[in-house]
Amino acid sequence: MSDKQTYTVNLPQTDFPMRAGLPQQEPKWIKRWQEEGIYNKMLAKDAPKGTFLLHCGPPYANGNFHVGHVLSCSLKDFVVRSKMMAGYRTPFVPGWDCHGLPIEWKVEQDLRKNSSSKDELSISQLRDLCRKEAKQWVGAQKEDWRRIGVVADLDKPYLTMDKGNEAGIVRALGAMAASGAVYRGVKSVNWSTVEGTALAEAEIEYQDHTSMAIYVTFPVVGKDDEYVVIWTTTPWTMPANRAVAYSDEVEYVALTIKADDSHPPHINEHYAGKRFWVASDLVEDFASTLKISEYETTEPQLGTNFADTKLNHPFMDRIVPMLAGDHVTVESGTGFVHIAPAHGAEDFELGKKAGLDLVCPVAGDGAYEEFVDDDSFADGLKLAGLNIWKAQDAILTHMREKAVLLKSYKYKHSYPVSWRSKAPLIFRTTPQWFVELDKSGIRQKALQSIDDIQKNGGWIPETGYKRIRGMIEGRPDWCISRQRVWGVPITIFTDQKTGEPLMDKAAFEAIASKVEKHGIDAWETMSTAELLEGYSYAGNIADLEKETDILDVWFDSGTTWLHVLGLRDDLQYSDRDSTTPADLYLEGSDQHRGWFHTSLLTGAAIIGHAPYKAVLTHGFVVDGNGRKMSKSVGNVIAPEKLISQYGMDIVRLWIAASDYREDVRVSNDIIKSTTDSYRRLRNTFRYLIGNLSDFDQSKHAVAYNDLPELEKWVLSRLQTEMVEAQKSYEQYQFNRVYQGLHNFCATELSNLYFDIRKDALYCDVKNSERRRACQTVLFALLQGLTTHLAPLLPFTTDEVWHATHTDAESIHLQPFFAGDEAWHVPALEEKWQTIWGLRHNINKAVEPLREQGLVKTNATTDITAIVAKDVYKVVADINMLELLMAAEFSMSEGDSTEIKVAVTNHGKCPRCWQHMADIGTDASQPDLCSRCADAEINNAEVAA
RNA sequence: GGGCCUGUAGCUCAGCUGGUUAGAGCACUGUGUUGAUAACGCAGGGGUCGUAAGUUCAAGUCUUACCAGGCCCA
Repeated sequence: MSDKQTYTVNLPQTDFPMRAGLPQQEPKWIKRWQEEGIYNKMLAKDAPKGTFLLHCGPPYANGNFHVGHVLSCSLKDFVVRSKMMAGYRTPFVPGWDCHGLPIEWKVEQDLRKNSSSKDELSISQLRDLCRKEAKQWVGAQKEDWRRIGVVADLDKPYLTMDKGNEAGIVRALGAMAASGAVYRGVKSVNWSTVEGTALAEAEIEYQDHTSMAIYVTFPVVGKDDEYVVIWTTTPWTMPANRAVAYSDEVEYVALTIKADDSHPPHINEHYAGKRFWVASDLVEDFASTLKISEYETTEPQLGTNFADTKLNHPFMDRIVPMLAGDHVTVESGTGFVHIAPAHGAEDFELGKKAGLDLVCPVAGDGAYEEFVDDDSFADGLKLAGLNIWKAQDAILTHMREKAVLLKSYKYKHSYPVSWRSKAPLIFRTTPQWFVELDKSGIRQKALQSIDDIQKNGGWIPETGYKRIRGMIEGRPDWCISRQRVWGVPITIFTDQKTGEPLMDKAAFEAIASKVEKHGIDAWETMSTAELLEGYSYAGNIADLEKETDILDVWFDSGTTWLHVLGLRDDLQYSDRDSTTPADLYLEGSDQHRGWFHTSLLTGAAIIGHAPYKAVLTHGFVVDGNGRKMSKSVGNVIAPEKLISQYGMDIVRLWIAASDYREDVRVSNDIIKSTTDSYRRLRNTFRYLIGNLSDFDQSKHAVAYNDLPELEKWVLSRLQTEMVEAQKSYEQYQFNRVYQGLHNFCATELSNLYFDIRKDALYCDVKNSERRRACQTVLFALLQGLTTHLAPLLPFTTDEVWHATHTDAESIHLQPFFAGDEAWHVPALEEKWQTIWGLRHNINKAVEPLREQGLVKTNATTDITAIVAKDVYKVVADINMLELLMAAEFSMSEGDSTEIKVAVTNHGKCPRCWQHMADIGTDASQPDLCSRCADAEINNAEVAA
């Protein structure tokens, strides 16, 4: 049997487990917070600094949670919790984006699987299915949010498909319309023939695609056997050709092909002896692609010479002009560009300027319109009703037969596809509703707002400023039309007599009040008169026709500042500056093009500036090698796996430790090392809790002035770290909070203070001043560390808090522990730097004896030091023996530092394990050193 | 292809307006403890700052090019 039990040492006592068991324990805390109503309690608290409103962007209600969501969500929680603890009221309402193509598409896919079709359903039936689909995902994602431990109004999130929000979206549209910015125009838009709708830029992806590239000859009007050659990768656009563009700055040559055996037969047969115009710089490329070697060229001439040239369409009954085009280059092709205004943005602009026919010969489903055949030669080429992709072969064959096709070949390039169906997109000019940006002043106001935010340092990180500014500067008008079902209708009536759209704000209000009651279906189910009830239309109401397009979903989310922040009663606070709806938007940096962007446009249009004061962005989660995660590469890390394996606090600590402004790496190794760091923090807490088991702050605390200098040093360091941590929270630099506090725990507390004070804590008389002084500091450390880590580690810190504050409110309702400004003494910290430096040098001097096996620790060493003057000055009054935990220590002043170490002759006190000179001083305790003898007697008296 | 951004020890991060031998923590190695024990102490090894040029008395810190990666756009 050992001697341990026979001494009255004060060993740490705690049930706080070393191993956290986070995956099992965390759900219990979540439940507890829910039951306690932490979120509402938080809102009810005094908020000396007023309200801080982080407006949560709505994730799309479709698909599973991924690590990116966890990153975003955790960062938001860091902000909310740290702002709350800093003294703000922090309402935080999450929301979901519910309308839109992805959900509608999913529903259609499901219908198809059940071999039914959307055509069999009414609009409202289809919407009901969409609603159900969205609701299901909202439910699932809500639970994911909860598991992360966010403090948020998860019981009442906002959904863009709630009637109130739908009405709010209608009102937002009304406000935009009233400002004159909404117009109906014809424009070339990215169109999906599969989904039958125009797509937003955000809905487009690029993929490798193999097209047919063709060289087509256009006969020059009035010249025999002279042709202009174009190159295109979209043969199906040939029927829409209305012009050929050249560049004023490019030089062209006419190339005459000679018959030659080395040439492909069709060249010799159909094209030899004819003259073909191509750009000088592209002649070689042209010849080699056509596999012709024998040809001659004329002197080059500038494109300007083609100004008045007219061409015959290669196979349609149509004469087309040649036009100068700025976008014509000699990078590829022939230096001439085939212009189909119906199928290209630049073509459209050029065609519009030249007064060409802009009508689109392709219907929404990708079939050629009836009128296409009007212009056809009817040489057997019938296109009407044919799908453009399927018609390509027929067009190629036709051109080959007419000898206007020099060459066709497969061409692989990057091509836009729909993000949902992955089907290739086409450009199509069609009537759409737009938000006009320039005459309306929206762009200018948005740019002004961007600059104003920049002046206040509101773009975090600062690079966001350049990024969004460039985007707003360069973007075209906003196409808000979608030819779909699942979304808020564009509630605009057009008077059939006058052709005038009804843009009166009061009309929108009348409609919105119906939508508020009945939802968006009201637009279809109610009559015009019913919808406009309460509004008096100046014209004849019978002439009004309903728009059938719906709004781009980005309009829904881009106006949440209005229909969420503006309309929810529980988000109205008188202590906020009401001119700007939100203090902060926080999302991934991709949202510069998305939510930040559209919110800015609607804000500029409706209130004249951005709806946020600051925008915080984070990078993307990539794998351990910095590569993006993708299913095909197989490097995707599922959050639920991390959470169930390591626990959410580990995941949160990983995020806290990362510099989220850049891409954030994650891998098993990274999470494992996070676990190690977590352990250091957890054991620091465990040490604190264990050694405070007999400490009652109200009874035992020692006044600051009575504390030993070592304790004062720790308090100063703590104060410094707390101030730093709060500063870092203010700047949203969570990794600095983590680094600072973790470092503090590891180096100054664990390595130094805890190790040194173990002796006093365990072996001093229980109620001795030195021991109570230490506990006073430990208690301050506990308060400081838990509160300052609470935003990052809500589960662990609450566990600690409950282990030590049985009757107090949750830590999540506490302010940051303030400590005392007077604790912060820079001179003291500087002084102790020197002391610790000397200690380190002495330890190094002990090392050779340890290597020789003469001593194991400092406990068996007698140390004699000659200390250099400047250092001696500082350490003269310090009890170095205590700090070194050695047997004997003496020092004297010298010119340079010199340390001598000897093995001590003192015996070992079996109670405190120190080697002491005064063992047996107390005759009643012959084995013990005098301190321990005293402690044994005193502790026994107290116990009795 | 264009715009914005990133690249410091095995990992996560510091390195202010360019200025002595580039700093932490974790991990690692050696070692000690067994009264923080699947914890803790002590000591130590390890980067020339993505690569290459350039500006400068002086560059991780400025310029250019290239390489790798990310976001956005075409």
